[in-house]
Amino acid sequence: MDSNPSFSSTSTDAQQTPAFSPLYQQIKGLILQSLQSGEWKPGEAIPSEMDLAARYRVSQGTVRKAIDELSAENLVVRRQGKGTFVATHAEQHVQYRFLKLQPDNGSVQSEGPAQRTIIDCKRSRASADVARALSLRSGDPVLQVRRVLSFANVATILEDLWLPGAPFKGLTAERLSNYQGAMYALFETEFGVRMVRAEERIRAVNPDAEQAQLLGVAPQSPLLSVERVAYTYNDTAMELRRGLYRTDTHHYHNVLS
Amino acid sequence: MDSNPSFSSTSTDAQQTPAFSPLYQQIKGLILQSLQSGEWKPGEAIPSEMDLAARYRVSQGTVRKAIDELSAENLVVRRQGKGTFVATHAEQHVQYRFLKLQPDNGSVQSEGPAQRTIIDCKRSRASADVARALSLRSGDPVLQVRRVLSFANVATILEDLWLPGAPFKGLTAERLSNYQGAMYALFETEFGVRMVRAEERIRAVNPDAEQAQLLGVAPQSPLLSVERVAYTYNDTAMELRRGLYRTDTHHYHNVLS
DNA sequence: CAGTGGTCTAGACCACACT
DNA sequence: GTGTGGTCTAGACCACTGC
Repeated sequence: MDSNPSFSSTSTDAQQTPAFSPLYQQIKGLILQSLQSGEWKPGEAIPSEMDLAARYRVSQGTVRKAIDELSAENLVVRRQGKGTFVATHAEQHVQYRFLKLQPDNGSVQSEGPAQRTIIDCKRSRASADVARALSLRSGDPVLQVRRVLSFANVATILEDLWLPGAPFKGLTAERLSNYQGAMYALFETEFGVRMVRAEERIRAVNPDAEQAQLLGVAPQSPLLSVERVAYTYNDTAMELRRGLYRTDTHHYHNVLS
Repeated sequence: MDSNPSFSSTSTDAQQTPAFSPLYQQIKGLILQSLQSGEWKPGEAIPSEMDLAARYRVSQGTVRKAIDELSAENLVVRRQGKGTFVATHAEQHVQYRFLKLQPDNGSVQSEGPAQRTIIDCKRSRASADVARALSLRSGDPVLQVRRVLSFANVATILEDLWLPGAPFKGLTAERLSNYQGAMYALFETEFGVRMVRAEERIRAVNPDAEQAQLLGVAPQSPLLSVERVAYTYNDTAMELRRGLYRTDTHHYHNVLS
């Protein structure tokens, strides 16, 4: 092919995307759309690089670069010889993908799975700060959950969650309790909501009386306050989570680079 | 070229590296060696992709993939039209690359630079835990620094640092005080030590009397304890830093993906 | 203008997984 | 063996920087 139209802004079949950008970015956007729309579900394989190249009328190398970026963002997982798969929270080895609390001694594995106890699960109305975090309006319906995570029978994490009411219609304490595995896996399979990215703000605080009682610590114990906002595709906030972590036997682990 | 030797384990000029690995990984290793040895200094440009391709007798694309990874690890910075540069801490816009504490309201910029106060700077001997963190032996000489960082004239961070004695011979409180800019920039320019990666363990604690006094807080105030180990190339630990952060007006910000 | 990184293509071959 | 992702090459052209 000697007349190569390449990546002018009106070149190939592959530009529904508005602004000018490299071809592989446009392809990335198209793949992203298919991920959002649910054309390929979490855990499933997406079409092979050759297939996608044919579909978008570009070379395999261009598709490859698009998928490289999606893979770097953990939206997709490549497996040599098998294919490329939509990332999911429902896998053993990525179980607590967003939980950075680790035991001081021993690995996450040796500690075994957490025991989950649902304390409360009710529908309510978004307060001003919850609404802001979730891009809702004050008073919009939200689902509110409180639970405790224990390791080796020691209550270690107390979490309050707020979920927008609409996408999580039908979520009950019972369904939460019955579900084995990470909460985000349930969100995927039952509600089609896939958490893709999150931000955390961490502070040191003292618990109030109720919080202290639930965690079994003295009221003046210093605890880690971890406020997380989790996002789906499009950077749409889909969960606000306020956690209180005991850090006498665990620590929040972070890697900087 | 139809007889392409490609990446067998004894193929091109580019395999001093022992084990089998893709060619671009071998190239990456060679570039890494040159970075370590100081052949190219922080802030300087490394040779162009074409030059490196010629030097290692591989194609430009292979060098490109090697540099892509180094760039993703923040060891090197690409600038279109200009070249590829060795990453450095001595730049305005990457000033506090490893400091994740942010003001609750307003940006890091609007807050202005931190005021630094050296409280103490002395030579001492590594205790058992310091030695373990820095891969030294107990009793080995270390340099110990204590300082306070203030924002808007409010003492916010109290830091204790331990540095291995040998690489930092000649570091004094005076040189620390006189230096404008990030501490890691001084380490680079004065001692040739380039911090490349770090790990942090975060806990909630109460300060002791002296710590509380230095930060101007009550003794029972909850504070963030941030223990950082910073590494040079080769994953060699070169600094242990224990920070106490006030989180009444700031928070530790982390992005998960 | 020349030099740099950035994008795109086409084709070859390697490593791995399944059947 | 067939099909997948992974590596490597060679050559073309684009976009940015600075002389």
